[in-house]
Parts: sequence; C-alpha cells; structure tokens
Amino acid sequence: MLKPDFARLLDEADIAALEETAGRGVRAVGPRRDIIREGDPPRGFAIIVEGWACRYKALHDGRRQILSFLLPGDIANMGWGSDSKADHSIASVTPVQIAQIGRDEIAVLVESRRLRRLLLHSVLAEARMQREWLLNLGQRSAYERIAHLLCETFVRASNGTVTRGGNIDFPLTQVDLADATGLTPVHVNRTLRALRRNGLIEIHSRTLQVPDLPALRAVGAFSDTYLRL
Amino acid sequence: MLKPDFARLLDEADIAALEETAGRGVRAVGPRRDIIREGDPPRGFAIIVEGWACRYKALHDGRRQILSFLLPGDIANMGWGSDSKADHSIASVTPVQIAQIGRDEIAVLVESRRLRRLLLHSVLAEARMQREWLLNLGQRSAYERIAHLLCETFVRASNGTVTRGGNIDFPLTQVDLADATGLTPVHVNRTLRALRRNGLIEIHSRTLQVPDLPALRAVGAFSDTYLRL
DNA sequence: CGTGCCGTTGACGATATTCAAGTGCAGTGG
DNA sequence: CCACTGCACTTGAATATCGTCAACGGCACG
Repeated sequence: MLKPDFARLLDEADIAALEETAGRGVRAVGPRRDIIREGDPPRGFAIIVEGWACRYKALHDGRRQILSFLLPGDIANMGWGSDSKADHSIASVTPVQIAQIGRDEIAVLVESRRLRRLLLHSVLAEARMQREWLLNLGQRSAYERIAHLLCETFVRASNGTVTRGGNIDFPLTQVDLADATGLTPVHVNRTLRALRRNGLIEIHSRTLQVPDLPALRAVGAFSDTYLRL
Repeated sequence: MLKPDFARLLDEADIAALEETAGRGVRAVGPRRDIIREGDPPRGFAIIVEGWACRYKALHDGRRQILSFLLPGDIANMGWGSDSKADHSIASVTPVQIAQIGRDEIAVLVESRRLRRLLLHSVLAEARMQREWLLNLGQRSAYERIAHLLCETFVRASNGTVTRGGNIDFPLTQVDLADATGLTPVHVNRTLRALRRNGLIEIHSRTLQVPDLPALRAVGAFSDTYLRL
C-alpha cells in the first residue's frame, strides 16, 4: 500500500500496525466526489490505496485551485496535529479506494518513533511539492508550466514502474490541468497542442505518452529532487 | 521572542529551554543577504528575532519566486526532520537578528512532547500559508492578488499591536512584491497605484497604511483563519 | 437517440509584459 | 558643498500572453 520511499522508513512491526489500522478504514469513493470539504473537522490522515485524487481550495465565485494530485500510495494529511478545521478540500478524480486513519488511531500509531517520522516526512514532502508549485505558478509561462506539471505527474505515476515506451494512465481532464496551473481550459488546450506539435507529449484515451522525457524536463526546467525523500 | 500563538503551546520549562538554546545561536545578518541557500545541508530551525526575511526559490535564468515572508517571531524550518538538502533559500530583507537551532540541539528539545508539537505546528502553519499563496497565484487577478498579500502582511505585522491609525512598518520593495506575486515590478507599480487611487492603501517611506482594512479584505477575498493556530 | 461532458477551434478583448526613458532621493567621495 | 552613483519608483507606448465568448464535433451513457 505504501510507496517504497515511505515504507523504507519503517520496520515490519510498524508496517503491520499501520496496515492493520488503515485496513479497517478503507472505503470506496466514486469519481469526482468530495472526500473532505474545507471547514470539516480535522480527521487525521488518509492513504490513497487506488485511484487518483486531488486537494483544492475554492473561492466563493467558483474559481478553484488544485493544490496537488494524490496518487496511489500517497499520504494525505487531513488535519493531523492540528485542532483547526480543514483549510482545503480533497476530492476524487477517478474512483478511489482510500484508507482513513482517525486522530485517535494516530495517537496510538505515533507512539512509534518511526511512524512519527513517517508522518512528519509525508508532511514535509507535501510542503516541498507545494513550494515547487508556487514557483511553477508564479514564474513559468503556460508552456513551461504545463510541461513541468506533466513531468512531475509522469515521474510520480511511473514511480518504480520502468517506463517502457514512456506512457502512463492519465485520468486528468484539461479542466483539471487548468485548475492546477491557474490557466483557462481553452488555453490549456492550445498549450497541449503546442507541446504535441513539438513532439513532447501525446495524450489519447486517458493515456499520457512522453516520447522524450529529457526534452520535456528541459522545457519545464524539471528536477525530481524535490520528490525524493 | 516567540509569538503568543506559539508560546501558548508551551509551559515555562519549555520556553526556558527553547530560549536558552536559541539565545546561544543568535546572529546578526545585514539586509538583502542569503541566510540559507538552496542546496545547503539541513540545519534545523531558525527563529526570526528581529527584522524581515523571506524564503524563495530561483530558476537558473534569474527568475525567482518568494514563497513567504518571515516576520519577527516566525519559526522557519530549515530542514528539520529531513535528511535532504534545502529545497529553497532564505534571505534577509532588512537587517535581521536570527536565532539558529541546530539539528542536534533539536534532537534534545523534541524530547518534550510540547516542543515537538510546537515545531510540528509551525510546519503545518507554514504549509497552510503556502496553500493560500497557491490559491492567490493561481486564481486571483493582479489587483486581488496584491490586495490579498498586503492584507496578509498587514495582519501578520500588526499581530497583537492594536492597529491605531492602521499603518505598519513596511520594508518590502515593489520588486519584492513582484517576486512574491509572480508579476513584473512594472505591473506591481501600476496595480499599487490603482489600489491607492481607490483609497485602499497608502505607501510612504517604508510605511504601509491601510485606512479601510475591511475594504481591502473584501478586494483580496482575505480571511485570516489560515493564519491562526 | 438524446444528453452531457470533454475536447477543439476561431475571433476578439483584457490583462500583463517588455522596452525605454526619466524622476527623486540617499549615500559617497572629491 | 556639490557632482556622481545606484537604487527604488514612475510613466508611456508597443507587444505578447492569456482570457472570454461562442460554436461545434466526438463519444460515452442512459
């Protein structure tokens, strides 16, 4: 269930304890549904077992900003260690299997120094990604920005999997990409077309193909160091 | 030294231990100098005692994105709990007094459950602010964006201080605002002029004056809940 | 066989950037 | 005391990037 990066921090007893606890809280969620809504009381952690989800913040007039995508194995903080309400929402993109770990269960788990470290690391990893996104939104053009996002998503989704042929399952719509990059869907469309024309990507029937990853990395000035623990 | 919000989490023994440890590491830094550079080895925490600083990430071609401003009392994570190199830089804006707490010293401090919670909370608070900034950069127009940033900065800087007259010391240049909002200095200038024309702000000789905070909040759709613990 | 969502495209307009030049002001050194 | 320098700020004009509005096609689903 956990990504190798995270599992590495634990020993067998920790993993057993975590999987036992998480296993009890697994639930299935349909596509495009809110899992946590901004303002909800804190609920500990969630682990994405299957499917894609996203975190987002919305303005009252409907504009919304996706803060990150959650892939299988990702740990999503839903208010761990915080007494205040959720400051953002979490929604499924595809149908999702999600393991929720409540605050009281966490209190037990974090007796283990290693599990405490794991949760801390997931929070820090999340913060690193958010900083990278800030750089992306603030400084890069639409073309670079989408290249960077696709790079990140490609690398994360093909984590471990050897990238044979260079394609991944890609359930994001152009509206999703727009909400993540702060662009309009129309402009995302045109930008994707430009990337396609330059032979950098190919998107067909929920599949993203990256024939020349180094070239795409160069366009987005992407470095994967911030993804590593 | 600590902001009331944070100090509230501690008891007297914790505060004594923290101030003793931090006091040993205080150093003075001139204005506009790097304190931590991206790529540096992790160095624990820093507490801003006096002056303003900022975190930023830079691209190779010189573009840079400010991730947050650090005000007196703020705790800046410089790689606590992380084994990897700093993913961003920290630089002074004004002359700064900064208390650095090394990793080994932290190892001692976090024996206390309350101090552990304090550090965790500061990391979570930082993440909340980053999310708010993502929303700001991705979804708001230049006018709204700067209004929001000025609101946030005004509220944070006048923390505790009763806002008599409604002005604060404001050492940020228009270039700083540009790097923080992802706009060009020229456009920041024009936008500030628009805000001024509408009676929302007044900036003179390093002083920011906000005659009508509610009005500015409305423009930036600013809510201060994310700043609270 | 509609209906709705997603993707696509064109024309037009708004927002933000670039380039360039110039002002005011504090600090420096002759 | 007065150039001289550097820096922050300001403004105008031209341009590029991106958004808005509108319409249409394909495709899955009921």
